[in-house]
Amino acid sequence: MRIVFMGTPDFAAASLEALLASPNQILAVVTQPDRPRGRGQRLQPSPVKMVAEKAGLRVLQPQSVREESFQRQLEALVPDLIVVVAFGQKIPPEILELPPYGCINVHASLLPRWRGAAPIQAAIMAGDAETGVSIMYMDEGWDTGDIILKREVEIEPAETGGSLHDKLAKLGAETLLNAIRLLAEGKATRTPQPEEGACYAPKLTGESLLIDWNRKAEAVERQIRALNPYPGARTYHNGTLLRIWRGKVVRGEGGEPGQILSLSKTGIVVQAKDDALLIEEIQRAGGGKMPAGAFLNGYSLARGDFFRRDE
RNA sequence: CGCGGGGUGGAGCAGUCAGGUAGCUCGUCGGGCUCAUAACCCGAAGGUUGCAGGUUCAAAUCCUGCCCCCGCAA
Repeated sequence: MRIVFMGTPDFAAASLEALLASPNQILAVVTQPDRPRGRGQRLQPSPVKMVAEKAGLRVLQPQSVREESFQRQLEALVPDLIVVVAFGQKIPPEILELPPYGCINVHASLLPRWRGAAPIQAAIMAGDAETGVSIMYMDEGWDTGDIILKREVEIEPAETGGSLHDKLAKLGAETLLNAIRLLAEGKATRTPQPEEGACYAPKLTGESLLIDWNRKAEAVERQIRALNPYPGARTYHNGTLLRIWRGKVVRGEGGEPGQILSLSKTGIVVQAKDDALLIEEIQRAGGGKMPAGAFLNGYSLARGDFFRRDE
């Protein structure tokens, strides 16, 4: 198949690499423009762009895929199929209708559950027992297209956002290749998504990163795992931002939510709504991640202090 | 030049503003106490204070340049 690939972050790069190793022909790669990002606001290419350039592929970086000039470039490539993975822009109908085999998408959840921007973290936070990837035909909605293939994976007790991301990126890439094979053979099926069970995973922004100690300890623990290794669950102690990387639920001792119950080499025990959380790995602004015991050697934290949602 | 924090014995930090050869918590090693211990007591080892240069009688502390790490933001 003659394919145009559209995608931006690491998750998409995994699919691109798989396609490169397949018999398909990649006509061009479309990715978001280099943006100032990271510390220092230096211009950075997207992970997909780096893979594409290494492979010597043609890279297109339109400001918006709605631009007419871009759409003409696409037409000129005459793709059989467009593959979109975590691209970051909505695809207009003109493009959806352009390739004879359509536009297909890799999404990191079992649709219709967790449509939207952060399905991987949402599945962990919600305590789902399993999640997976879905390959679908794109339509004009947000992750609402007809499904071609789905594959499931179990969410393990110690699963983090990072470990699940990696698993799903790999599984997504494999499943994508299978779907393309089916399409090429004319054997691909098309199953509309049921509306029942549909839900959205919102972008991970400020509020959703803050720990609410009024929630149950197990919910807090899942939030911490989901947000590890990026962007990290946060809390405040006397105005200092702390990021919590690892913890586990322990029996509560009846303190107030957010109150420090005890401090030891093992960790910091914080009361949540019902049970408490033993924080095992923590980081403060300016410092690196470290075991709670090491953190306590140099940071002044006392039993009875509070972790709060705000500065 | 987006904003900001930081690099001090093995780990985490204080000391830098008002220059005078380095301190705390932990770890390590030795000894003691104890039925025992991750507990407690006593003692010890271990540092060219990120790198280079400058000012000074004297610099972790002041000045200049460089390297590295991190938080916000995107």
